[in-house]
Amino acid sequence: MSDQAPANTSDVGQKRPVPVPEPAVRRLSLYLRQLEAFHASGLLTVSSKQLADPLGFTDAQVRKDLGYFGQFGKPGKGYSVISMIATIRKILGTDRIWNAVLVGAGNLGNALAGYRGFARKGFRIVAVLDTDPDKAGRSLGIDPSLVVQPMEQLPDIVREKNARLAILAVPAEAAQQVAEQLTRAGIFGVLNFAPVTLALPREVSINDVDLAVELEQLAFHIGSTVKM
Amino acid sequence: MSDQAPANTSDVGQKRPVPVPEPAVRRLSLYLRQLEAFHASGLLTVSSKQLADPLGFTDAQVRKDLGYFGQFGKPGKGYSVISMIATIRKILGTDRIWNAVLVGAGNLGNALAGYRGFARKGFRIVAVLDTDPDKAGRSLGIDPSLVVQPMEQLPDIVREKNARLAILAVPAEAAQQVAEQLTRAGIFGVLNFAPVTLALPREVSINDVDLAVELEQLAFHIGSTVKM
DNA sequence: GCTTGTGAAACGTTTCACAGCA
DNA sequence: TGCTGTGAAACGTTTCACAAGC
Repeated sequence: MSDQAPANTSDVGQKRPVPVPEPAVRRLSLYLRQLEAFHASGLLTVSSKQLADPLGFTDAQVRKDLGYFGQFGKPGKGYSVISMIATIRKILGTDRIWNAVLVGAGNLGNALAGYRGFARKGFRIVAVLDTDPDKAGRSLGIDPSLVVQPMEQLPDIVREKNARLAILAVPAEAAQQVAEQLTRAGIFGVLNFAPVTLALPREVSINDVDLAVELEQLAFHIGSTVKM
Repeated sequence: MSDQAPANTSDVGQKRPVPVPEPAVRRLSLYLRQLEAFHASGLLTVSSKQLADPLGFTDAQVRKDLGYFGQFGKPGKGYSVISMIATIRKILGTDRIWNAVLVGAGNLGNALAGYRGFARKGFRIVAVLDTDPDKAGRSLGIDPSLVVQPMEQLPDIVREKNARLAILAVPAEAAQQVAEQLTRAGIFGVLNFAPVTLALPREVSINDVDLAVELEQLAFHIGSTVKM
């Protein structure tokens, strides 16, 4: 911040690490998903076009995106499905298990605790907590080993289970307060389902999923497409 | 498509309706959410800065975004909270009730059927269906008036209830097939929770929510922020 | 011949900065 | 004085197009 040198010339002569566009990182997840489907169906090699088409992207986009991270393809051939999967997992950091705590044992929290899609991608929900002490002790639908715990346990759980991620499924009113507890407990990424914008230190990544907003966006696009 | 005239000169002399950026439409939903919170706390008027700050945007961004849809503020004063709420609802099309069908009565489907955030924004889930005929007849958690129905009922339900939206919470393998049924039944917007990219006619709007992808994105951002 | 990797051009979005109005 | 509305500049992202490699 107190740096005198112009940011873009400070590494002249170095590898020129072009900043990766955020949308490219998001698409990486989709490339991975598609590659896993290709792998399941026995395909060994794909071209950028084969990867792009089912996702609704262009081949150039795929090549550009991959280009931000290295050179993985063979001209005339394409990309190896298995090694591309391994590479993207490494880039995303999902070549290992991530432990997450879930806060909010309501309607949505219960569903998320049992969502198999998380486990399939290497995310493990290691504890479920709730701000309501009365809910403590209840066991959850799918995994009977998970029992709702009171918030006081949070710091211990995060430390013992080495959790870096949290899933926040509490009512809007409680979200900011709980998010701060998570931050103090050592959580570095929050997947937030509460319809509020969280204010947390910059080192904590936040990903908001507001289900009502998603429907609202559909309403807008239908409204200006179809006459009613 | 067979139009001869250049698209950008076809309305010379008209109002110059500058195309609205997609990100601006998305932010509109967040402005609305924030304005509703301001309204609940009794605030009557806000400046673009007051609206921007809690959302992490800039005041200029707010003014630009609103500018795409008209002129709503008073210089020196700001924007009227109530009339801004009404205006944005009208723009998004949520100044009326939207009926939606939900397909998939599993873990996630059950939670979504009972999610109160939808109703609060004027979205009503009028039916729950499942591809598994054995599930038909079961009643759902929260609202006992909702009973799982077999897929054969879909066309009748959509017509009778005037549903334009669908929430898709079926396994990946079934998603494309079900999405096509929805399209044939007259659905124009799909909120898709299945981890696949749907291929549907252009007139159908699709909004994808892949929960595992959201965690993956957090993993990436933590990986390149915090050393492990 | 087919496909990658990548500069350069085109396009889209955000930020700046200020005239004009209450 | 305080704030909006908006062109113009800056910035970021996608598309184009083609040389190089298998």
